[in-house]
Amino acid sequence: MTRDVQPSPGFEPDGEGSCPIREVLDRVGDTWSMLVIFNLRQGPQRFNALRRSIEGISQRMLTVTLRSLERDGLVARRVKPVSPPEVEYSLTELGHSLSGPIDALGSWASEHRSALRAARAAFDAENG
Amino acid sequence: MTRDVQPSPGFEPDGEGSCPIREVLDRVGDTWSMLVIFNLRQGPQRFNALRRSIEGISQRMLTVTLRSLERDGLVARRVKPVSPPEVEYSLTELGHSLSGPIDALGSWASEHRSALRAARAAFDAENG
DNA sequence: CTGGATCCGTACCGATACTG
DNA sequence: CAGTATCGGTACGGATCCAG
Repeated sequence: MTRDVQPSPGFEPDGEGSCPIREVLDRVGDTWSMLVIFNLRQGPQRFNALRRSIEGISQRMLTVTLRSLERDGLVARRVKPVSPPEVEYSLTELGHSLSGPIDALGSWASEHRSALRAARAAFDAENG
Repeated sequence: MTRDVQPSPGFEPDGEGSCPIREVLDRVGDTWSMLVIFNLRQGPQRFNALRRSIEGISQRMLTVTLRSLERDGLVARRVKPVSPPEVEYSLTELGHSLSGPIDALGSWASEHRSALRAARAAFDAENG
């Protein structure tokens, strides 16, 4: 890591060669993961319900994202052996524990979205 | 958005057609933005110091990321008119306000990284 | 030292067609 | 309904060279 300053909590290499922030972002820092977790907070949902809840997500990306979250133990997949097939996705305990931090991010976004837009508009006005 | 359930705070469309979570992720959801903000919490830093602090970031991506953060009003850029040139980056107030949520994410990552890895290992063992 | 500009491979991601 | 498979455009991001 080669740092000479004291890192903040959550940034330590932790003897694994990669800081936790980096690791969590590699997991859920993509476009859809956090949105899926956010939607599943309300309770278990089926594939297409989830698809409709998340504006703009494609079938493929929902599948890929769910697999990734399942792989990391954040989301559980339960298949009901009926016809037509019914698959229910829900947050695991680990997944629920992550919804706190995501909430914090969401709240921040709600509070500061206008400030963000203003800053961006000002910057774009000054420059090209 | 076409939802029939009550959304959680921070997920409302807010009359803008895009939920805040989505918007904040579009801004800082990339590989490097949060890491840069995280590093700047310690205080203002110069370009190459920052570069050394963030393992694996290329010169180009640091430049691009800093520009993006500056554009959104999260990071301030201050040039000292000396030779050789000295450029100092620091968090704006808005940037500092975001470090809270990022901390939450970092703390979560620190606490649960082993659980994540275990889950992933278990999943990979069962499957491919 | 602090970048901008360019080249270029790669990985992401949407669209489409197909399966159980 | 809940996926899988494949194709192809796009944008991310590293390497390199150049400039103030």
